[in-house]
Amino acid sequence: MSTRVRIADVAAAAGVSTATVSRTLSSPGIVGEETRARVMAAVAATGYRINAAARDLRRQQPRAILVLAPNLANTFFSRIIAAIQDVAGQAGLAVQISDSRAGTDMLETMVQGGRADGIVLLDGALRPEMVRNWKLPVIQLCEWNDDYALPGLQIDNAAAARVAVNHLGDLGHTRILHVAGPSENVLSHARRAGFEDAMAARGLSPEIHQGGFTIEAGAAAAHAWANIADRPTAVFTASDECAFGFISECYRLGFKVPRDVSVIGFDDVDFAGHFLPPLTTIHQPRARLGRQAAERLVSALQSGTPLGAGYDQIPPHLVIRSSTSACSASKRTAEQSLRT
Amino acid sequence: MSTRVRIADVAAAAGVSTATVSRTLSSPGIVGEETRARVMAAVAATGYRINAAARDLRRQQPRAILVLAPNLANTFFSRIIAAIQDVAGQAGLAVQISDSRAGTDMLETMVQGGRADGIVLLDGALRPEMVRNWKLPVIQLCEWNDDYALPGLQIDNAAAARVAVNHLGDLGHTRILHVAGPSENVLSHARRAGFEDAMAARGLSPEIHQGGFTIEAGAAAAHAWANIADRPTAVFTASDECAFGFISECYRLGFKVPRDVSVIGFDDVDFAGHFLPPLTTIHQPRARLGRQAAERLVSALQSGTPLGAGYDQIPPHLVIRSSTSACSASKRTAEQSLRT
DNA sequence: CAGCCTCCTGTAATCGATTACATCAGCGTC
DNA sequence: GACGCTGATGTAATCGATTACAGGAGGCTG
Repeated sequence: MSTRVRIADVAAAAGVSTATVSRTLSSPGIVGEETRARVMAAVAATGYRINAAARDLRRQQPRAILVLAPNLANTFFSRIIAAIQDVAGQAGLAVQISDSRAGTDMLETMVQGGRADGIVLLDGALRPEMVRNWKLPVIQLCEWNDDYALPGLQIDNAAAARVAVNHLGDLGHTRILHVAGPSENVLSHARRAGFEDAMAARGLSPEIHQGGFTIEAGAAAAHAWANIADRPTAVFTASDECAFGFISECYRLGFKVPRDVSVIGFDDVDFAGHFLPPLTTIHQPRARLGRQAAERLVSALQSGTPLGAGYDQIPPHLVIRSSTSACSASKRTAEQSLRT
Repeated sequence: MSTRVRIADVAAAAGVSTATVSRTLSSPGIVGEETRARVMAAVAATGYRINAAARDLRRQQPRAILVLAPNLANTFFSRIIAAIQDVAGQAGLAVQISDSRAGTDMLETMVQGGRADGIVLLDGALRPEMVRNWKLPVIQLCEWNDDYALPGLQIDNAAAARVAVNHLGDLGHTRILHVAGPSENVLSHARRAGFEDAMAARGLSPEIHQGGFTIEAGAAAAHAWANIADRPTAVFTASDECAFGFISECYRLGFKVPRDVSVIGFDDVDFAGHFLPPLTTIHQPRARLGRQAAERLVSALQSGTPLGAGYDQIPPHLVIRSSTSACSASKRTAEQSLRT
């Protein structure tokens, strides 16, 4: 808590001017070798740490990027953020992470307060008037919102849903239920649209249960599914969590996966491969998404050119594990399942 | 990207001095009512946002707290961080989240760069020389390290392990295996020590498998367990993730839980109650931990008094679900299990 | 009406680092 | 030796907000 060391203290200790210290630290090449050594020694001796506020104020450039995520609770974001940190770190930029739902005021202060040069936005549900008003370069990642009129990057969610349907169709399933995500979410819409397309293309009639991304939503969907007289033989859920909830509840109700119902998730979270049964799911290359978004933002920042417009879409990849299997022509009832 | 609005612009628009604008924004009570209205209108009209760097530099107080977590990948931290954000927000403090493993340099800049007033540290494995050198108030949360000589808050990990052992003991288990966490981790040590204590107190001999916190570690432990000739009938794992991995692998090897082995986890993550079987585990009150730590830090910051020393320990709470059951006197072998 | 107090507002110094510009030493060239 | 050039360093203005201090208007008291 002692008074902080200022650049002037280092300068005094090294017997040079503050300008020289500053130059030694930011562009070592232009100071004499001997001077540089003396300054470095003084820095070490005094334990000097640059004052970020002063530097940012003068430079008018905080050299940081801000990551806004709607819910840090979501395991999903962690790896993305790690990748962003990686790219940013290489470029000498700091990374700040903030909850995009922390309240408008706090958010505006973070964004407009001059603490960041650019933003990676993982939330598509903020007020468009607010987002459009931001004066910093922003890139949307994973989620998006056309009303923001911003560039973005995501996997091709609709195509992913089509791949899922085709996998199930190829296994012989004709009655496929989609447990859709929250109705207000863009990802839900895209996945649902892709599902409907693919079903139509195969001449099948889509069945949809309005669900959510959570375990609870999946469990509820399992009950709804179990109550259908002529039950669909396959389910495509809006997220892995939802699939976990669905499958767990199925077992509790006496059904088995994939024997009684095949299930495909979405995201390929860490746990998906270890679940019982290991979950067939759409893989989201989280490290790649984070890296690519960060690279695009960083290069725009460094070159001073604005970010291009439009969305980059990464083609989907289905990871086939054991929660899906061929549709058995002879269907068993739940009662039979229980007996085994 | 247009030139940012400065306080002088607002002052000009409102026909007052910059001092008045500043006062209107920070202590509205001391400016005249009419003036205040004019200033507020000008602020709205110009879209003025305070420049954080300038304010911080002048105030010598960023009004922010920094949360350092070793791995944002861990779902575990999310709820803690949300609680911290809540408390901090009420006190008018911003919250910054950073990866404590992002690299020494970046870390030092975050910590010593004057961007934060205080720190919540969720990592006990940083270099003590570095941490001890920090000039800000720091409170350790969940993990801790005696070498830091800092105050902290955590659940009573040793007591928790004792509770787990006693629960299993009361169910009639006498052969209990502990799948310990990473050897270098404090939590692992405390839980292991509590395990050994409780076993000794019951006159049982502790069996320990050196594992880890991950799903993979749990799966590996399941193999090790299966290879023991006279298998323990109960397992206490170092984390829920580890328990999930253990149980999943058990099923894959043909064993059932809790029929063939009772399992207790640690943390009570969101998924624990939805797992198959629902997991008996030690509950960590994450919101409470976050809130309490933040409150202690914030009140120290506001009053200017240093944080007290010493650790606060929260008593453990065991959530009993279905992964534990009474030890069946007549043990079945894996072969028999497979047949059923 | 002088004197004083209160309430509000303006002036200007200040926080700490950066950097344009000035300065100076040393060297080579004509 | 005068001149110009290069490379290293110092001087001082600057970024934008805060706030100590000064000042002025208006009201109240004696």
